[in-house]
Amino acid sequence: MTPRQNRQRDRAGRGIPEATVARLPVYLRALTGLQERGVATVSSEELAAAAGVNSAKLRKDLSHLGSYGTRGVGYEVEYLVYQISRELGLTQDWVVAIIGVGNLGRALAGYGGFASRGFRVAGLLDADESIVGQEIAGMTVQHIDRLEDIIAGHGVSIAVIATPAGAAQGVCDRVVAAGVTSVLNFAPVVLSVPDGVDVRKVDLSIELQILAFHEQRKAGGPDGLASLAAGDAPPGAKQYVETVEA
Amino acid sequence: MTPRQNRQRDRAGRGIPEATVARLPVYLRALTGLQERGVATVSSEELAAAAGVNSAKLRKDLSHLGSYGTRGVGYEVEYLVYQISRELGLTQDWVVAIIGVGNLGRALAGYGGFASRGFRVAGLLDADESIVGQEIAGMTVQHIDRLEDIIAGHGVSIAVIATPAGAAQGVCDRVVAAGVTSVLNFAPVVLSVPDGVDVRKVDLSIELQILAFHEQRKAGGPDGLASLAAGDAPPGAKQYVETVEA
DNA sequence: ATGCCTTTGTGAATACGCGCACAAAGTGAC
DNA sequence: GTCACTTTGTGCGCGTATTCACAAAGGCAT
Repeated sequence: MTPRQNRQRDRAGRGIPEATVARLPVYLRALTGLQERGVATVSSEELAAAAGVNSAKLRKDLSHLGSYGTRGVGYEVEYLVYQISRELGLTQDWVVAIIGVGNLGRALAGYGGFASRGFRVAGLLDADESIVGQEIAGMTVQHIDRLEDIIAGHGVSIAVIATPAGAAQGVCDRVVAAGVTSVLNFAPVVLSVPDGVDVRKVDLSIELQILAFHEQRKAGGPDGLASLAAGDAPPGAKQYVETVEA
Repeated sequence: MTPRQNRQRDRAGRGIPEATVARLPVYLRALTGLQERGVATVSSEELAAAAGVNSAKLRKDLSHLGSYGTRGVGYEVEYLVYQISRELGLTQDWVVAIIGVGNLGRALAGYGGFASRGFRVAGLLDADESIVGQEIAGMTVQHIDRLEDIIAGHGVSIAVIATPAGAAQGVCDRVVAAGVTSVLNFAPVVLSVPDGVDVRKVDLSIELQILAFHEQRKAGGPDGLASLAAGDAPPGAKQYVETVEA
């Protein structure tokens, strides 16, 4: 962390911990749910339960935005929705392009959670000639050649990459060169980008693998029958595959 | 403490940090990539670069699995692939059911990353009569009424929930009652489950919101024109919306 | 106004994760 | 065998995150 960021840390609005930022959207969702049900105020205990976190953590998170609660009462739902939205930058629209219109790209194009949070999809792009021209979620798929035009023309600042793994880095380089400074990557590769560009990754199979790890643990862990034979074999022992399958 | 004692403690003691577990799939992917290119050994520096992490962190992560490297040489790719796979529980098959066959469910059903890692999809289920019976990714969509049959019949241990938000908790309760102990949730709700059941969440719009936060920061942060008027207004000030739009 | 009750905001303690830097361990040349 | 070189495995310090626990603050009844 730079000294500059450090200096601003005490003041609400800057220096919000990354862990807190990651939870704000969860709080926001819980709050909009309460709002729709006509709830006017909520205590940290109730909101924390709805968001699935510890109430002290919730209060500390919110305290980073400022003192928006009333002791003895709780938080005003509508006001908190506004403050969190503002902090997250959702009081303005963000223009998004989706590159790669396979199964996942289609799902993303039709995903309601984007539009409802101020994310406007400016274009769907693909390299496959048989997909270009198709109408998906009310939009016509455009050829990847038009990438730079669309980014510049619509002021796209966030690119969603849903291409095959092999194409992702190339696409990423192009969108960054065209001025995009935030990338949401669904392709199973590690993207490298210059400083100043943010990348977030969503990998469906990684989440499943983490679940498998814990699932295995519940069932007795990896040190079962197999590892007695193979687990402590020294590096260079080539027969481990056969051993575990024997 | 000797390295050997240390290894026994970690391997026997389930001491693998959650942060490490979350990175193992990334290492595994990088390693299989190297394997396909015929690379036999790799140094922590090279592998770390491929995985996008610090090399010391990589070495520490791998040390939790045991001492599988050779000083002065590096790690044997094939052996490491096997050890990580074993630790993650990927040397056995996991049976998965996908509930909710909307856009996202379809994308998941066709996602290659599942099958290639030992995750077998035993069924696609939906409540919508017009979807039931459709053929998707080589499977016939079944009615949600058959949920319990399918879970018991195929030994499903992991459920993937891709339903609308409103249906997710109900589906979750049913799959848990039917014996599922791991849930991957794509619905934008916080699921509550009994102890012993793991839930992981993937939320597409949360990732975008986090990007928006950083994007806004690059552009000057939320403390711009608006917040000078409204940002520090006390709770109870009702005119904040008008203020920010004025 | 006073006192009781509720709930926030936060200091303090603890746990966790990260990365530097280096000793230990292994390889290969001669 | 010995020496130079490479790379692992990890001790250590530092910063961040989480949780507890409580004083301070506000509401409300009387």
